[in-house]
Amino acid sequence: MASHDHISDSVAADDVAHHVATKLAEVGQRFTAGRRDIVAALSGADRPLSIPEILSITKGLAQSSVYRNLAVLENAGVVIRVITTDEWARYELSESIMGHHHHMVCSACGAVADVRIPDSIEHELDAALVLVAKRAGFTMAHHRLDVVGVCSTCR
Amino acid sequence: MASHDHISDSVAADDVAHHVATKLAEVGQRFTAGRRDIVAALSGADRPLSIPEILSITKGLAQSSVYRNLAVLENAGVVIRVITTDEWARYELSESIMGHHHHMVCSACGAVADVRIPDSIEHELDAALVLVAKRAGFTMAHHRLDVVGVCSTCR
DNA sequence: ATGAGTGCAAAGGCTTTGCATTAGG
DNA sequence: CCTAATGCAAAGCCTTTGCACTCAT
Repeated sequence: MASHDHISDSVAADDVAHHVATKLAEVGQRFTAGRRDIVAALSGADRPLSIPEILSITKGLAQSSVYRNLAVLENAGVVIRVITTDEWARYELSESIMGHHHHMVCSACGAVADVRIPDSIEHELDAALVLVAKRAGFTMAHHRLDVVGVCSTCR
Repeated sequence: MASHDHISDSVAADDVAHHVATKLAEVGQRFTAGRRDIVAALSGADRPLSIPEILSITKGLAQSSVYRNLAVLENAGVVIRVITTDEWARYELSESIMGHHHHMVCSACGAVADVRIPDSIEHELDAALVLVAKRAGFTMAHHRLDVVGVCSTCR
């Protein structure tokens, strides 16, 4: 896989299930029907989804099960809890599946969209961040970058 | 003020109160004792503070007043609600006072520290973000960048 | 006096937890 | 069979709101 090509960093859609199954197995967790549905919902979206959204897609799954399964999936490194500005959490498949990307958040309606920036800038940025982190006594794991603005429908 | 120097972008500590008073007046709000205490607490910290932290510093102020005053101050453009990974919100003085900066978050203990990166990278990044935002139909207002890692005490 | 600000307590809303039931290995 | 997963409902926790009182203009 060409590491300089962000798009190809993501796992092919058909392989997501297998990838998730492996990740879950690594932490001794089952890939149950409910978890399959949640992963399918996230896999079919091009942006992080909120719990209400996940619930409406995976009809039949209890709210508490969604929360619990998302926690399991997050612990297994399969999904990530995304911090936006709204009052509810959003979830998306991890970068090992989706590839590295960032989010654009509409400050008016809360809409979220995935975005990618050139690798050259991404690398320069990471290099600078590692330095400032080290200087402050931190060991950097990764960075989080969001674009805040107004989407086309709200403008 | 040299716009290429982030540090000097911030308002001198002694002028914070005056600056805040002006901002509040612009939206028809008073600069009461409670608000003064909150601003002083935020002004004295080099990182965003949580409500519990603010409460412990501004002893005597009711929790509801802190929430309400922070909302007023946020609306006046004096403070900003910072999104980290913890379960509680954090607040800091706005960039017009603190200058543009980012945050380092410890994924182990939740500690937050302010960090700044070179202007050259900041500018390059902004240029790239405006482009990708426009391409996605967004009008960028600003960006949010956090370093996630492990602090010295948790390592 | 007169409306904004404050305290206290209750209500809200997302998230978590307890417990009995069901399903997977 | 036996442990993990699920549903349902109750409990938690941060945050917001209602209401009466106080303060500043």
